[in-house]
Amino acid sequence: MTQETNTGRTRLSRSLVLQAAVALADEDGFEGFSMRRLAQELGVVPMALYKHVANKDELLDGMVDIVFGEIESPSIGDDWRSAMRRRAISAREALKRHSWAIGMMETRNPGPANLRNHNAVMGCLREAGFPFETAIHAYSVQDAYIYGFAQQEKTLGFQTPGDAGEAAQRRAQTIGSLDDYPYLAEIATKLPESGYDNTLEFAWGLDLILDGLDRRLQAIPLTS
Amino acid sequence: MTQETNTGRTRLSRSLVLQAAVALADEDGFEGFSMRRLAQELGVVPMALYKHVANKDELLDGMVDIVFGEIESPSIGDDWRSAMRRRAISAREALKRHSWAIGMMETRNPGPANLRNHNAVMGCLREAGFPFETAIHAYSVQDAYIYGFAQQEKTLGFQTPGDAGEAAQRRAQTIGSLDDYPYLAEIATKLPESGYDNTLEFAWGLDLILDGLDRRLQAIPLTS
DNA sequence: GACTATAGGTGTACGGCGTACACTTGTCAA
DNA sequence: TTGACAAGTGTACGCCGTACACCTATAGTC
Repeated sequence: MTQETNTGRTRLSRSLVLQAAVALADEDGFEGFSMRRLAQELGVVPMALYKHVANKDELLDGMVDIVFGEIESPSIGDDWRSAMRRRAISAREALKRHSWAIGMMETRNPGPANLRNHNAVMGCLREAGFPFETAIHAYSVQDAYIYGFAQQEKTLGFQTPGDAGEAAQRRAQTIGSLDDYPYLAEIATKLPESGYDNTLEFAWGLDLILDGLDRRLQAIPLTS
Repeated sequence: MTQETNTGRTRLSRSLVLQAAVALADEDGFEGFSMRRLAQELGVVPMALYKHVANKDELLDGMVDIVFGEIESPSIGDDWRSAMRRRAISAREALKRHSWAIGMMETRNPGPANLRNHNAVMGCLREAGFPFETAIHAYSVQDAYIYGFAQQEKTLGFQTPGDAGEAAQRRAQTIGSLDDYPYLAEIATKLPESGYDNTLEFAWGLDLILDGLDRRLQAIPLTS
């Protein structure tokens, strides 16, 4: 056999490093995350990592591409609307699992999973009859919404109506008084009793956008 | 007079520090930005800053609130749709000027300008007849889109069709070959000649969303 | 105008970070 | 068995944020 004949610990590899990095960031958040902590987690000296990744930036690129790999890619020929919906929902879920990745999905150098996913999205739209420029627009709105929503969700940091109430109250305390902000005060009082749910919230906006895209598509004369 | 009788340099103040910080981040980007660089810029020793801000986090909170201050607040009673449109556009412009603020608008502790703006948005929607929960939804989609779009725009880093082509080519080189990604290849070839414009792109998605919100509003029985 | 409390600015130091560079060690093919 | 090369180590450097003790200029009181 050509592996696992090691003295004690298994040897490192690029993908092992990346996986461990994702796991560490998931647990400790992006603060706490450092090359040194990661090395420690792997029972290895910090510089050992540099035999497998060029530097921290490249490590992050790889980590982000792992997250992209967890996003459902539409198959070309799928019904565009339900394919887009599934992709968006799986993207949000991936970002909930790996919230450290939230500002990084569009910022890092694209890896293979990223390219594959984006190619599939664009392909699905084009084959569904979206003209080139409309497909670009459709793509842009959806991604802006998905990543923007993930940001919001991360910040608000509550999931259930109960949490929402708690968060609102914490805010109110920080601020001192909401007297000057009557409409924010309304949120603080009404949101807790409203059955707020992030998943439904995401779907509401997503469906609004998909409705809009459908309308734009319908409005196009079928010359193709 | 009770000020400006100083030996040489004017004295620091919280707002002076914040302004200088924004200016520095605008120039050098968020990389390059550090307490030590800022102190140097102000001709002062690093620790001097801590007499005016508690720590770097609080400094960032203040910087972000300056950006919020540059976003147009709707007046309650304004036509909701054009007020929302103006706010969204001014938000994008502010984020273009201060692109370091892009992942921070929703992440930092809210300052007064933030609260004022959000209160005004919510107020405008409520007074325009949006029921509470619909107003929350409307708010959520818009902000997700605005901040998500700003992210995208920052990353893509091109403004004109020419730049877009250049960027696409750079990407293609990095990747090696787009042969496996035919729909991305289409983007690389067609985008440059398409007259792509970020401002129009933003407006396309924004109007799609505002259309959708209008529809949702119309669909509500007027029981107040 | 002299006195003094205090707000503003300084200097030193510490522990953390990413990573360059020179080294030892373990592994596998010949 | 050997020797080349990949994997892991150790040390060191220059950055970072900031705690803490110190000095100093300023402004309000007499």
